[in-house]
Amino acid sequence: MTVTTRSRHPQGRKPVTDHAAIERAAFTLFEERGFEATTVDAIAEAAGIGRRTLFRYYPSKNDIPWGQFDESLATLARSLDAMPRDIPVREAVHRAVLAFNRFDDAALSQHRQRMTLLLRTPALQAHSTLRYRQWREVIARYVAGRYGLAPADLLPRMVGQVSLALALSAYEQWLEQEGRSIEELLDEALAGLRAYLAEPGR
Amino acid sequence: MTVTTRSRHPQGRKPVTDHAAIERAAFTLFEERGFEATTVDAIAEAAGIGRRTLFRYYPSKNDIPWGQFDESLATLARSLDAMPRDIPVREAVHRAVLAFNRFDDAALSQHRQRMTLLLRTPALQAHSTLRYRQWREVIARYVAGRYGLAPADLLPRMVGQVSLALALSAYEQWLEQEGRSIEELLDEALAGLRAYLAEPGR
DNA sequence: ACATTAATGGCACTGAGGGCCAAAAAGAAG
DNA sequence: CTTCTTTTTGGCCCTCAGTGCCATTAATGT
Repeated sequence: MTVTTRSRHPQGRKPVTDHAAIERAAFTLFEERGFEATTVDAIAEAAGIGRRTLFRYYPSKNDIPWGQFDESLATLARSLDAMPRDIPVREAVHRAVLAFNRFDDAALSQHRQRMTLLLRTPALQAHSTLRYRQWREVIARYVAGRYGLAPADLLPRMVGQVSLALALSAYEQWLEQEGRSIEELLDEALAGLRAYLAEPGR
Repeated sequence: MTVTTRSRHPQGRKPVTDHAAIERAAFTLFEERGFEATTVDAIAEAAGIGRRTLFRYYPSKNDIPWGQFDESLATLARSLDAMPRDIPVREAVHRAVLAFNRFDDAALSQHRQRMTLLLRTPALQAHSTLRYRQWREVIARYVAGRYGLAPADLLPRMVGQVSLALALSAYEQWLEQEGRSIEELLDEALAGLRAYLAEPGR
């Protein structure tokens, strides 16, 4: 009988690297040469691994800047589920989005760097759509649950889309203006939307 | 002195093809093999042109399904500018979006085919982001104009993002349910959003 | 005929991504 | 210590999108 080692490597060759190490090597290169000008070979070499191995850690070059996004999504889902059921759905969603985008000061500058890359590089703007979709689905599932609808129904989906729309507007603004916090901008975007839709007239 | 010929080909070799012909050839192949499985070489061959020539008509394979989108954008901008100034901005935007998505019955089935391709093919979902961005900018410019803001300010941008969010929700629904019209679904999405944001409570 | 102009398409190159598989590195069992 | 098993690694080679370069082709104008 064998004691299960906590590092989860009962047998076989040990991995020579991990996602974080590749990410660090990649970000350094992206910083100095830009995303497009950085080849996958260069990243692999900087990380001290073979190109083929890199593709086992990240399915594509475009996925590198997203890092640990799947885990963040799980956190978002848990955060939603933990919301009190007696507040309006829009309030629960808004609070969860705020929590999702809270970073302590230490992490903030890396976060800014990551988001700059993601939102200003055309190839990544495009690719990010596929990640955003998963994010929207988490929101849609929660909304569907609260209203007793299917996640694929119009309303839950729309709320997912609109929540993302608000977040992206806030982020674009955040990258341009040094002073404002993401929280502030998310609040302002939502308030702006409510005002826009409430404008009197036909 | 020379009379300008209306066909705008005063001199030089005549083009052997045009965007529409390439698009037709491409859609036929996409239909039978799927988008990913169709190579650019195959499209070029089906269109009877060289691969190199194809890339002069479309900057990428991903751009083929979008066809004449730039012209549609110009129409959207004109439609917005023609809106009466005494209706609320949200109303003007909504009407313009409805008009933008109006197709007569003859064109409807092609439109459905195109949108199915665009919204269900991962590579195109990703690439479409770049086109959507231009669409959002048209909306943002109009909203900025009405409110006396810059197009890069939070509110105009947010309205662009949210308008797109509503349109995409409606389209996803439209592709799944045969019965409903795009107009209906756009109305319903907007009404749903207003109800969602108006839900009483904190 | 000859010059000019514009479009074509072949050739060769880069870079992303993936299939295949032998070699390397670790623990387990004898 | 050797052998077996398991897992990761990374080299090799292929496909396909996209681009730069440039000679060829087809049209018009003199």
